[in-house]
Amino acid sequence: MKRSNEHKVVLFDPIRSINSGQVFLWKNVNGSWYGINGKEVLKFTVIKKPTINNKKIIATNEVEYQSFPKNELWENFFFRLNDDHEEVYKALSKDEIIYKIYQKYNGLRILRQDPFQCIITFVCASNTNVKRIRHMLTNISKKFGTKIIFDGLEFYLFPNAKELSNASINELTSCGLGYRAKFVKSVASDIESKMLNFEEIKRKYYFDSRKELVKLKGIGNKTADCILLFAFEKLDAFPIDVWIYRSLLENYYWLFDDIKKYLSKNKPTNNQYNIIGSRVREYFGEYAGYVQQYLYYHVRETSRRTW
DNA sequence: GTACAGGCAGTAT
DNA sequence: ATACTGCCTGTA
Repeated sequence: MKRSNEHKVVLFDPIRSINSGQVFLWKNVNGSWYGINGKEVLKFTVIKKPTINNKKIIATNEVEYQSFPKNELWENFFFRLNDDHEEVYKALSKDEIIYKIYQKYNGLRILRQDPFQCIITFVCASNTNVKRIRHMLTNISKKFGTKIIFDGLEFYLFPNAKELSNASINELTSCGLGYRAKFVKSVASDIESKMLNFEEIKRKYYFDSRKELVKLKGIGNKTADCILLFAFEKLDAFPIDVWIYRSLLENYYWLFDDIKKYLSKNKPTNNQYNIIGSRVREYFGEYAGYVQQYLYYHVRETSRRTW
């Protein structure tokens, strides 16, 4: 689909990005946003919103960034400001459906998260809701993380693999993890014992990396895709939760015409998950992960939310 | 009370 | 390969 240059608005909206279901340990205090990312507390303050007129940026937004410990230009890394956003734009302009969604939520970015925290986050995220995920992660930080003071406020950093692998199942259960407690412990131990090598996961291609991840207890296809997209540089990872699944069948039914009669109504089987994933990757290309995030945000925004 | 939520693993077919 | 079930716990 061709688009004239005047529509090429590359916006960046940090608030929308952190509230799009990728991270769960951010909060607004006195007008600034604070978030736990591994062993850092990240902070940003929106000084001035961007000025947009007729879909053109007149003046870009002004955001102030700080962190504890001090990490210069963390925003470039965390918000992926140096991704090839021209190419991302191309993926998000593939057809009218996604282009409309892109325009509506322009500025939403994929976040580059601390790998260990990201893994634990999405192991905890199975079969539950945002509110409870936040509850579980907050409890884990408080119980096993280091307390620090930043801006006169109390924060608990996220524990690393070593700190968390020492936790007992009972302690984890008391964080509200339920049946996920044993998964978190096992995953933390596997990472601590280097059974899962982060550098290797980053280096390998999407499908090979995912094979490694799903070997761990508590990580299936969907969870692995979230981890790969948000922490391991796999921008072609395309997590398919029940929402995305239903949305794809509804809006992109023509991509699955030949197999439609075999597809389950609400939840894909592993095999269906893989087929659908490879087709959307084929269709949207190497930045399919960005498409997923926009699509996901859109379905959540347009459905009744309880968070 | 009961259904269900941003899945996974284990078992049976 | 698919179908079905149980799982913790909070919320509607």
